[in-house]
Amino acid sequence: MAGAEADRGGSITGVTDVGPEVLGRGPTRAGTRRAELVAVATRLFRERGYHGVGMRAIAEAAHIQAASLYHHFAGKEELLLESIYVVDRDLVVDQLPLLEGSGTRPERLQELVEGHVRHIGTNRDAWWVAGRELRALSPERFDEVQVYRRRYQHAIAEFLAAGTAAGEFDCPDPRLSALALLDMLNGPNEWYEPGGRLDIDELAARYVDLALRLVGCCA
Amino acid sequence: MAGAEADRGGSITGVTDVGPEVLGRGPTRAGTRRAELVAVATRLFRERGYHGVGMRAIAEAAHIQAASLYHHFAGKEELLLESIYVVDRDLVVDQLPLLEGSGTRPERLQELVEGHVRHIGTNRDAWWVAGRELRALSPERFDEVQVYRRRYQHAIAEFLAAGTAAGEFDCPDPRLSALALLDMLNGPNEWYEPGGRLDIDELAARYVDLALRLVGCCA
DNA sequence: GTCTTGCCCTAACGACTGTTAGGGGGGCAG
DNA sequence: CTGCCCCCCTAACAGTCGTTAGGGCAAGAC
Repeated sequence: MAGAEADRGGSITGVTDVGPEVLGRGPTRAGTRRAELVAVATRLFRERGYHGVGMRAIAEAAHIQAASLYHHFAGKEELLLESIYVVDRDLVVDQLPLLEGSGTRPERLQELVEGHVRHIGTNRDAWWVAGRELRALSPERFDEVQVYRRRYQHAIAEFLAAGTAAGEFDCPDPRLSALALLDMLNGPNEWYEPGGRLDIDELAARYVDLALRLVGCCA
Repeated sequence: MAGAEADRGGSITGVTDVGPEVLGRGPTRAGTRRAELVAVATRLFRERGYHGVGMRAIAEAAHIQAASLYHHFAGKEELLLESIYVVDRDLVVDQLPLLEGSGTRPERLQELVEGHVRHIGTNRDAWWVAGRELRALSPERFDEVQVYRRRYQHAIAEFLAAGTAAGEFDCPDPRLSALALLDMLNGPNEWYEPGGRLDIDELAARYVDLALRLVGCCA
């Protein structure tokens, strides 16, 4: 907090670790600063949990004061919602259409699994927060996000059911298979770290294999 | 497992009211009250998260004052550790030996999966807390628990590797298969609720099937 | 009787919580 | 120059956090 004094004298507008490329120059496009702050908050939420991080901690990580956050967000919960939303929206918007695409069902499932695993790999903080801090949202916000989640899950269940009827899969209980598949796919969210034994593409490839086994596709 | 709960005279899991009827009576066996308080805390941790629950809230749910908790526990973290410990200890103590038992490897895996799923079903609060609030522990406590977790995971990985070498399984990457299997098995922890579409025994049976598929056992 | 043990109480500590009120300064448009 | 907008500031609000100090009441041991 001695840093607050120092900042005042010199570089109010200038030097932060946050988005250096954007901040140095003149007025940025509206929403940029907001996105930077969300990224900072997301990282902290991941490290310490929503209730474990205070507004002052978020502000400090962004090199501003806590009160300044309220010029960008209505409150703490808005930061959380913004952290979570990207993940669930991307799943429904980018991933789900893959199931309706061309190719055999195993091929389409392969694309879904690859995209899913890669999305986890490139949005680790947000995924972690989305997976564990949902309950911290108010009931209305909670339901709002839950709608996306259920849609994704149900679409996969129906996809597996259709594939089973067509003889491409073997899922006696498609709803349960969808749950098990999703739980498996979301697993790397807990333990994957870049620079580990497998890079994200290898991981995605192996998960495609595991997923196909799970749904009874012996191709 | 259910037997272990029954002979404790109280409600280890779930049942809410640890109430006046216990207070009025004579002295209970040492450690009993402690276990009751842990159960209350575990349930609240599950509902609102570790940082989302205060000592006063735990105390209120147990119909005592916050300060009274400190006659049973050194601090809040001790309550969390106690909530988590049961799960990880049971896994290593009760589940792991199943892999060394008699029978073919697929049979042994079946026993492990059944036991795992059923343990989740009968200790839902503790599992939820153990899965999500680990990071709230101090580093030393965290490592202490993590040792159990890694031992379980590594034992399964080696079991899958041995089974693959013996031609009973087909796991080209046993370590990854173990992770994926565990993530799938832990999934019900997030969504299983008693009284749902499947009871716990049906769920365990279906997960045995899914697990065998995952490890490439076509038996 | 006294002493101990187990369980609980009231009251308070300092630190921290999310949030608000109100002010200021820099960059750009006119 | 003035006026506007964006971003940030200091200071403070009321409330909650985990924790501690110190005392009381009932039951069993001696």
